[in-house]
Amino acid sequence: MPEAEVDDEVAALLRDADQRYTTGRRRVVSALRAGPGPLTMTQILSSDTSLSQSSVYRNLTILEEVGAVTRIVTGDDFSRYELAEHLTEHHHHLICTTCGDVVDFSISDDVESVLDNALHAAAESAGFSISAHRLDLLGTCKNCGGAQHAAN
Amino acid sequence: MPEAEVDDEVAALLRDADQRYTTGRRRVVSALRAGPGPLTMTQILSSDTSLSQSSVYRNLTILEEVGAVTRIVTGDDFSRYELAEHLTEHHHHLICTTCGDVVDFSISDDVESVLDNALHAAAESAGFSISAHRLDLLGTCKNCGGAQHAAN
DNA sequence: CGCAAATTGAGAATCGGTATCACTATCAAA
DNA sequence: TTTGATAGTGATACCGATTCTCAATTTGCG
Repeated sequence: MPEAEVDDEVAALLRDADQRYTTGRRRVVSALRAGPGPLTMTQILSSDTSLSQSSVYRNLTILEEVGAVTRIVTGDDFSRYELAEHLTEHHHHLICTTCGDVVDFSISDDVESVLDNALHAAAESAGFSISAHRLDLLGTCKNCGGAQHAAN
Repeated sequence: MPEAEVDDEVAALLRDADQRYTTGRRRVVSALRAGPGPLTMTQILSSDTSLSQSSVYRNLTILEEVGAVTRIVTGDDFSRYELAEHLTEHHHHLICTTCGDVVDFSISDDVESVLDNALHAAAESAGFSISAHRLDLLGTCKNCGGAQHAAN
């Protein structure tokens, strides 16, 4: 989705919640858009030094409440944030258990739909009402243990 | 897997790491076995009041290093712990975004294997070496929002 | 302009989780 | 069994990511 369109979407979401789309919030959204995957607080702050920590935390919380941002918790010590799925595309995460880094990936629509059916059936029988699914791969990324992967 | 067998397995894992299978550790394993899904520290402590917090944290860490326990981070404020997959069965998690509770579920082997293939392919092309996958459903559990699910 | 409400940012407070350390339990050799 | 080396325990101090506080600043609107 082109940047202008994302901006409009986010602006609309904020407006609906009586929130302003301030410069600080624009910068956060822009940082998230630029990343190859969800970003940590540290990554966001160092990608744009004009941002202050407490405001970024606060704004991420608001952006999440409004539905523009999703918070990801992977298991290492930091939360990560990415633009909500309707502002990007459906995707999943490769999580490196060595360095903690997370990058996006996706699988074919066919598999995705087979999976979706199975998940809905499972949820149904547990009386559970699904709002989303989350599929992560845990392992070692190219940088951390990729040496043995000769052909690349 | 019957309790005795789990016990033997855990004992072996600990032994291989030059660790003892003490009473405290047995109690933790037993608590995890009893739960309907991964348990929080609070749940473990209140399921067996003879346990002390710091020891349970320490023992969970050791049991995890040894490969007997898996730590789950869902997004609310607490970690959860469950027996490692080879001591139970391959399963996934229904995570209630309202109360934070987590229960196990599983999908058919067919779907599981379609998924596995897709995941391996995706990982391959990213130079990523998979050690596990994690599939969670986010939504509302029976207790929290299940009222509208009449037929149950 | 000038007010009222929203936002900001620096620092304090919070709170899971981890490290410390003196004490206790366990195992193996004699 | 006793002994001593080593591992485990538990109360408590500590740490660090995130949240809260509040005075100062910015924004929307007449």
